[in-house]
Amino acid sequence: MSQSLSSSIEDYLEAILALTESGEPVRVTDVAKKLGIAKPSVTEAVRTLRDRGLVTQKPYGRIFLTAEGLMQSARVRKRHVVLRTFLQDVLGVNEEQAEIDACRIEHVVSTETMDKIVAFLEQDQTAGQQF
Amino acid sequence: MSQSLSSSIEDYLEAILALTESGEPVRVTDVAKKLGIAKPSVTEAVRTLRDRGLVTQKPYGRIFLTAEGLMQSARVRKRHVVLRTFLQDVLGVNEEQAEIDACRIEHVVSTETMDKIVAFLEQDQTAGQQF
DNA sequence: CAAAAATGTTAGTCACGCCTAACTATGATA
DNA sequence: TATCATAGTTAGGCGTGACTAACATTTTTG
Repeated sequence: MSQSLSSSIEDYLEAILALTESGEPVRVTDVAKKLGIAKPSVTEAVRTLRDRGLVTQKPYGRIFLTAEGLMQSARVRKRHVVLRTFLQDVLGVNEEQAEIDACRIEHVVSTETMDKIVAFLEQDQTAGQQF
Repeated sequence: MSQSLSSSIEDYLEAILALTESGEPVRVTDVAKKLGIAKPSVTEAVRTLRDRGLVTQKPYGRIFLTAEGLMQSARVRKRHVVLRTFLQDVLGVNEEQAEIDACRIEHVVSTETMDKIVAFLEQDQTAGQQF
């Protein structure tokens, strides 16, 4: 179950999570704006997410994360945050570029490497946060 | 000029560089074997590489890197090696996984972050090599 | 509450990157 | 040198993920 997600599907999930947390209902248009893509692309992606049980959406309705979708999107975001923190605080990459690189690396890096990065951050005082 | 290369094109370049260095003439079949894909996919990719001036190949002939292709493939491989070294020696990721992750990250990471990684390695005694 | 604006979907297209099947060319060898 | 194995290409197909144009549905508002 829960076969691995493509990069773009992970991006949709992450965007939907962020929008969900703003408290507002999540619309196709919002997702499209956030990701900088056209609305029909979102409609299509939402169908995929629905098929995988990650979101619910009635025709013309709002988008909601399922329990599974919430888990997955949180997982993706954790990777993102860990990577960005590592790039910024350990390597000294500037904020903007760290954000961009984290966005890309999060989709391809292994769980093992992520764990090692977390371990590195935990025993490193330059990084304030704990994971 | 030299617009950015897709992940798969970078993989082909890297494979062709490695085969070139073995001294043997580089054939479509060799590239296909090395990358674990079908021959027609290589034929097609080689056409793209030709169109971009990165390799030369006469019909049914061997594949040669141009000067530009040599530069580009060396650039890609340097990223790969730096990343693998970093993952292994700094983060302690095991050899096999470091190789896999380096393969993937090399295609998406920014020049700035690469530079920071090189800088990190240079002032770190656990990593023996210099870049 | 009817018209207009905003939102969402469908239909059709395209580029990429892979595949298999079938064909063509090359080169080794009997 | 004729044959046969090997190598390379062409043709056609498929999935992903984007796009635009056109249409359908809500929602807002005059």
